[in-house]
Amino acid sequence: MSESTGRPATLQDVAEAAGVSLATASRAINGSARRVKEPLRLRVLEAATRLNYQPNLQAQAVARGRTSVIGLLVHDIADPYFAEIAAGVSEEAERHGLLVTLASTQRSPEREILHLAGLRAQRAQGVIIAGSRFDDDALAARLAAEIELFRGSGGKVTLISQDIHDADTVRLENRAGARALAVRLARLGYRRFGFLTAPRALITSTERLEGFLEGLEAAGGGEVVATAVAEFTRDGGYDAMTEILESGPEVDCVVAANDVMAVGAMSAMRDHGVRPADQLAVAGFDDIATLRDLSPALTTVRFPLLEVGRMAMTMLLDEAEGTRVRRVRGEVIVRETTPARS
Amino acid sequence: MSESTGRPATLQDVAEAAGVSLATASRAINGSARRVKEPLRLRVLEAATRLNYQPNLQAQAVARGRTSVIGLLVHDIADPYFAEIAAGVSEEAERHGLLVTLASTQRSPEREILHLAGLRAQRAQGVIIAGSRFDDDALAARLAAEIELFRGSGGKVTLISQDIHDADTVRLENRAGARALAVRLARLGYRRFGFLTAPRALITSTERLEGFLEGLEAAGGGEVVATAVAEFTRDGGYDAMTEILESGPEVDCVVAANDVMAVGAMSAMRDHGVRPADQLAVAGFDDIATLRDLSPALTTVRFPLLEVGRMAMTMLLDEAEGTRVRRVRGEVIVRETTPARS
DNA sequence: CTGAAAGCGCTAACAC
DNA sequence: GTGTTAGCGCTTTCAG
Repeated sequence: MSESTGRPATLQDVAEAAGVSLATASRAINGSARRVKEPLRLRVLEAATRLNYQPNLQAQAVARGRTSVIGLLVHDIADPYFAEIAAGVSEEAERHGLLVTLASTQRSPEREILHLAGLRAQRAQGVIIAGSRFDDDALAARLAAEIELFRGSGGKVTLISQDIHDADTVRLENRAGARALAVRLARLGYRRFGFLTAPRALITSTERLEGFLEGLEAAGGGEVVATAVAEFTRDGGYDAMTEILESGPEVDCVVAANDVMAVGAMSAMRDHGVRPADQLAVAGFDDIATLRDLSPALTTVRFPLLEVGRMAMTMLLDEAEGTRVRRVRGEVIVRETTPARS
Repeated sequence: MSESTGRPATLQDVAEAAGVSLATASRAINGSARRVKEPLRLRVLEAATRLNYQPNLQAQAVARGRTSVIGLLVHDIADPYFAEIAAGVSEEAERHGLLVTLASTQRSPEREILHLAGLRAQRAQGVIIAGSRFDDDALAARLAAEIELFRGSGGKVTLISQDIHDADTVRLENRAGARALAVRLARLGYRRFGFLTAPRALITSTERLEGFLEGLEAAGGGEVVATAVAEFTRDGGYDAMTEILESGPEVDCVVAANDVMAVGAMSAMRDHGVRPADQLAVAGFDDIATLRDLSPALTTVRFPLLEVGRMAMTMLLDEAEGTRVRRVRGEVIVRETTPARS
């Protein structure tokens, strides 16, 4: 089938097999500035395939002084929000021949910083940090410092979340989206809202709550009469909803800070004999693809996550000067869980 | 805050700052066989933190001859099936200080092979290939060859799917799970089944169909009166279901080859005025976490995907001789979409 | 226990 | 055009 020496073929092996110098082999295989004459080039290429040669990327990296890996930091890859972003990133990375190193921080800001240092060690060309920033100045300062170090080692950083760091960011307009949702729900006739949020530390959740409050004010009607705080997950949504159902005031619509929480909330409602939509309206944020088939269908504020992932990757690769912020609007999508109130 | 030379600090810099040799610095920082006396060691470590030193992983890799990256190949990271597996893998990788390079093949077996070659170029320590194998001997042979090359370059391979390759594999017992599901559904009183599958090329889907047929036979009642083939995705489920609804024979239960397809199927049913569970039973496979809150709740064959991801990673790290196959059973979970027939 | 020096596989001057 | 050679940043003999 092919030669097998027990160790991967090196460029040296290829050069010898083709009867040329190391340099020529190198030039032939990845076309440097200098060109290699056709016959030689073919001989080298032929030897390379015959030996199943694959360039040692690590060696190339140290010789060239830069790698072709980019890092992707997410809170939790099992969360469809991040999985969709990751799909966009990885798709775009592939188009550019880049490898993506994935790190899931388990929602810990400390780990986020640690992983960023790890990516610096890997001399990643760039890193995309996805997920809500944390409302904690000390933490933010430490991340900022690590970002600075990452840059110092030649890497680029792009954030997907809030533009609170001096770095390119794809900023999701949570506040505006929430505002629009509030206006829309008020217009549908809802007045007494319950709001399920993640702990204040997660800025995304806070932005959504605040935007919602602003929206209600603008609409001149309706108020949030209950707020429940829990994890930014399905279980968190379940718990928060349970709290409101069991000890909160009467509400006619519940808004969760994201779709995943909304789904948990709907389950809690059912477990308490409350039918979503019919007896209590529900809305969320994100428009997670796998949840578009819920029944009753969930009203939500859609963010194009796949596209967001692609955008982040594109910004990362773009060598523009100065830090840019690319705003992504949320689109309110009214579905069955928020029927017009008679 | 700290020195800044405009380029990342090298071990050489650290050594000089600490007034020791390169070798000593190296030994102090990652404790080689030889130990360094405490005072020196501390001086080096202090210098390292002061300079914000991060070892150049690429350089270490070429010097040591091995990297600390492992590759993860999935069909589509946006699919919750793979996202959950990825979460398990990444969690376990982190525990071992390994970096994971993620590649999404977009369900293309060709790309799977290409990416595997890429991971060989990266000299990944190992690779986990997740996702159904393809029913195509030529393709399988090419993958096998590439696996062999990957091994030849010192890497380990673990598959998550069918054990058709000579490599460690976490094998999902699709057939047995499907059999059990069939028996259970027959016992619930269902007789005329529709089955939604992915194209035959995807072995997982085929195994589930065949197992289901076997189960019906064993149960001595019921038959699959309609089979519809479509993509192994939500949209595929929608399309396949539509086909059966519009031109298929009457069925009393529809089984989809996975939960994601089942969800699409339920949407198709609703769009045709058919209420899932009440008018037509539905079941799937996998027990995707985000879909556990569907209403009516979906009957499914549960596979512990997070755990499967962890297992694959553990096998990859385990230096046992010979190739091992770890079987993972599916557990039938009857929920609301398959009520007992009166 | 510490230092000097020879690689690891590759790229990029620098010569011819 | 092609070959020689000096690094890239690190590990690991081999001396002392």
